[in-house]
Amino acid sequence: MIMSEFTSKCLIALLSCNSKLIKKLEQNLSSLHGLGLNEFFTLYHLSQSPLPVSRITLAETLALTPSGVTRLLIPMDKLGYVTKQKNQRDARLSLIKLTKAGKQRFQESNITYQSTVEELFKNVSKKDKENLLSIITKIV
Amino acid sequence: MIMSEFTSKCLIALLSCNSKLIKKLEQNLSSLHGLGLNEFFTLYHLSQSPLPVSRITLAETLALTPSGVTRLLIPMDKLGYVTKQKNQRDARLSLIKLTKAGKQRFQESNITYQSTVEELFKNVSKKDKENLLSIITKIV
DNA sequence: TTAAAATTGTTGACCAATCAACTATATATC
DNA sequence: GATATATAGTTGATTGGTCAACAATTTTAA
Repeated sequence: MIMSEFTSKCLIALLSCNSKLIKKLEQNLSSLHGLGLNEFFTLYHLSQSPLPVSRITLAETLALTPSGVTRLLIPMDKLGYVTKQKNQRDARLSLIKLTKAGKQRFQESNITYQSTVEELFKNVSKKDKENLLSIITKIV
Repeated sequence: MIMSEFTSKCLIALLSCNSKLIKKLEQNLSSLHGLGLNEFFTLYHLSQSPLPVSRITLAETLALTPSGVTRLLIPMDKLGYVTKQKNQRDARLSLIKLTKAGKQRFQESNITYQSTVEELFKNVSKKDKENLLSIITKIV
């Protein structure tokens, strides 16, 4: 097998693995908590950030466009999980913060998330995970 | 760090890596050949299959729903890259085959694909790729 | 054999995200 | 200080896909 075929095989394996991961996570989070994957990750990242987060930052974190973030946040705002907050220094910024209800929602759904992730990686050793992380960082 | 946090870190790294890969491939294939990623992979898989392929099979290969495949193929059919073909044994089947134009289109775009993949994996050694493949197969 | 269940594929309605164009604000340059 | 450029965020139109319901056909089982 020539090299590029092998590389392509890796890539396709990665893509296929990924869609399995996404589908499983989405299924569990959606059925048990009514959350989309990006909705959950919004809660996740906001809960890990000590300060309110700008939409641009969140867009980068979630690998979405700013416009995607605007639309993602509309229902989350309506349901009262996040609030906007203006910045005095820079009036363009619309910072996002978890509400109490949002934190609660995160804590509930995080249990499902963590156990799903453990289940998905149950056959992967600690050493393998370390290797995986190191290899992934080498991919541009 | 507790274990599940580390596993979650792996997962998030995987997801983020994946969207970078997809975006780069999509960008190159689209700008140079006007092909979406799944359009390209359709050409790719069909070109590797000696026999015409059913829509269900293609759906599994591409990690799409059958309905997604139906819609994906509409423009590809209009542009003359693929043709339908009925199966005598099973009249439900609508088998898909590359046309000559489709093969041509694949060969052109495959050059871009292969070089993009090599570029993306340029920092990843053969050994790393083998490891990566083996780890990925352990993920459920 | 015939009725029930399963499989293949399409369609209408919808959803999540993109892109391009835009507004508002901030920063850099002259 | 005025003007040009860059940045943050939103909106309308569009895309690429899902889901649920369906028709057509095949397979299974009574």
